[in-house]
Amino acid sequence: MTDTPLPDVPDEQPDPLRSGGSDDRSKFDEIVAGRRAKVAQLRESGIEPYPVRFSPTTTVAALRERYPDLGPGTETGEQATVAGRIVARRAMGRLHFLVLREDGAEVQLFCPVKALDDASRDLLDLLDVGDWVGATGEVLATKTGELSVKPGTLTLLGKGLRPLPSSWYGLSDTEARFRQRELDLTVNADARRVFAIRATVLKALRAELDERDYVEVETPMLHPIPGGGHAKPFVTHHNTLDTDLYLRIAPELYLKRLIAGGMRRVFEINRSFRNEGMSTRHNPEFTMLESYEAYADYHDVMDLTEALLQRAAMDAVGTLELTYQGRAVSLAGPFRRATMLELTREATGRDDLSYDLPVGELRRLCAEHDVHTEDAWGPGKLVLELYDALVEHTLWDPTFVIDYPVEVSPLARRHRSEPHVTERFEVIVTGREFGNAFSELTDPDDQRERLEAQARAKAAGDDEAMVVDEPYLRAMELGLPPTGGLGIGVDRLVMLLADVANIRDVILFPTLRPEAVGPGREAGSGGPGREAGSGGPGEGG
RNA sequence: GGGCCGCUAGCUCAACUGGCAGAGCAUCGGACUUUUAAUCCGCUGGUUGCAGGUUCGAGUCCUGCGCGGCCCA
Repeated sequence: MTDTPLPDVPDEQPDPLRSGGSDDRSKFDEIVAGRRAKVAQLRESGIEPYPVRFSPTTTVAALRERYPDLGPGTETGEQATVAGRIVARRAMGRLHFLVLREDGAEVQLFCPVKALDDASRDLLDLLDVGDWVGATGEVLATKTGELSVKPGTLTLLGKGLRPLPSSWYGLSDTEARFRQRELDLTVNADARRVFAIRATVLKALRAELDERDYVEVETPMLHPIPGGGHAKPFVTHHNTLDTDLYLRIAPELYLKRLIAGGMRRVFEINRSFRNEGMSTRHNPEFTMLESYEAYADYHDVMDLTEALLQRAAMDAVGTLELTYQGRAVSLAGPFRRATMLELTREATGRDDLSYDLPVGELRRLCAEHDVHTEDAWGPGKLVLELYDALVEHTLWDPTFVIDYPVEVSPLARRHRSEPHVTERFEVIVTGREFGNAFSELTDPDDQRERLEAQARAKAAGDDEAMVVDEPYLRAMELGLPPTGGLGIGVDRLVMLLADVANIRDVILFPTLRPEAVGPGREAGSGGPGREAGSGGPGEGG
């Protein structure tokens, strides 16, 4: 019964997941084969390695909360059923200690073999680090004061076939952490910290907007016409409609159509996509919050932005006094407000800098600062480029940079008193753009002209420029109230609050080049014929 | 796209000027009834990212490629 001999381990075929040679096994293959053999043995003993359901009476975290302070040697006399993954195992003869981890919390199983029922005893011999188990027994503290469950029954909840990375050293290989986030989450405590902050940030943003009577909406991610931002889209194809669609670069135009439709305050938090370079600050898919509010202007939106950033910080990390990459940054308001022109004047030392300067002179100024220019660019674009190159990265503490040139802001309303600029702002923190917002353009004829200018720019080679979106213009012609709109990059906000430098650390599964998987050798130049089989049409029978 | 750096056992890392590819942990076997990275004894485990080249000899030098990181555009 309990000791079925271990004889013929069913000879395993080489692990199909690895490029195993036929004869010699790597250590990894050996471990997996051993685990598979255990699966077979478990089944022989009538233990299902992948059962359908389990009913813990508590989470590990809740158990720890309930017994924060059991003195050494305390026996509570109370029963609990817990579940989790085995992350460590220490066996002292007939006494085993298993460490169970569930959702970041850990509890020890204090496991004298003689306390277990027969089936559990069989199971204990076949358990490995990495397996999921449930345990039912008394809650106690060991002699050393470690909170433990002393199981009478162990239940296998899911047998692991692959070895876990060392729990002591963790998993530090960055590529493995991104590609196999499940491993990162299993062994690296910091990974959960970051994603817990992310979840709290999302919740806080929603709560703050909800309290302000914003309605959460979902607009299309498949767009017939890409718009709402200056970016290159991903293109995809719908088979039934036989038409190309674009993954959205921003939800903006649809959200404004909702304002035209009479929804007073709306917001959306979801993914947008930009088919551009990747970096520590850019992932091709990223999460954006956009909100629109009727009757509001960009001053109102600045207030909202400040409130949202502060709420996210308070809820997620409990303070407005942050440290980012070793440097203090305070979200305590009010944030500085300065025009783009003023800031660029400061940076260039040119008090006479204005949009009225001759283009040639602005171009010379750009050249002085090694700022690339193109012939088609007007004064607004040239000043923006100067600002981008000289100012933005220097704004460490939160700053509202306001009043962007008309020519680079096709969706923003013209400034109520300054002819060259729009009522637009970006909020910059730690030298990076966190948000972009404006008093929305509501005049349909002005909007049509601006989009036509964009379309001309696109025809002239700016492939990030927008195109004329007739359904959007039709909605504007229905009539829009004054509207304040906002977009906030949620990933960057999480980076700030979690104090991480790489956007891939705040996205569970960041975009990476696809893994080359497959058996056999590389298809390098030296290996002719090896890889030809899959594609060669002439090879049949 | 460019520059720099990295890729060695399942994990974390060594390997001098080119000279037998190693350690710790994990795995596997054994001892052990209050451990905490348990301890002790023993055994395993390698296409050094891939393909070429130079050399008597390459983890190390050269070329190309792949993947990743950092910086820059």
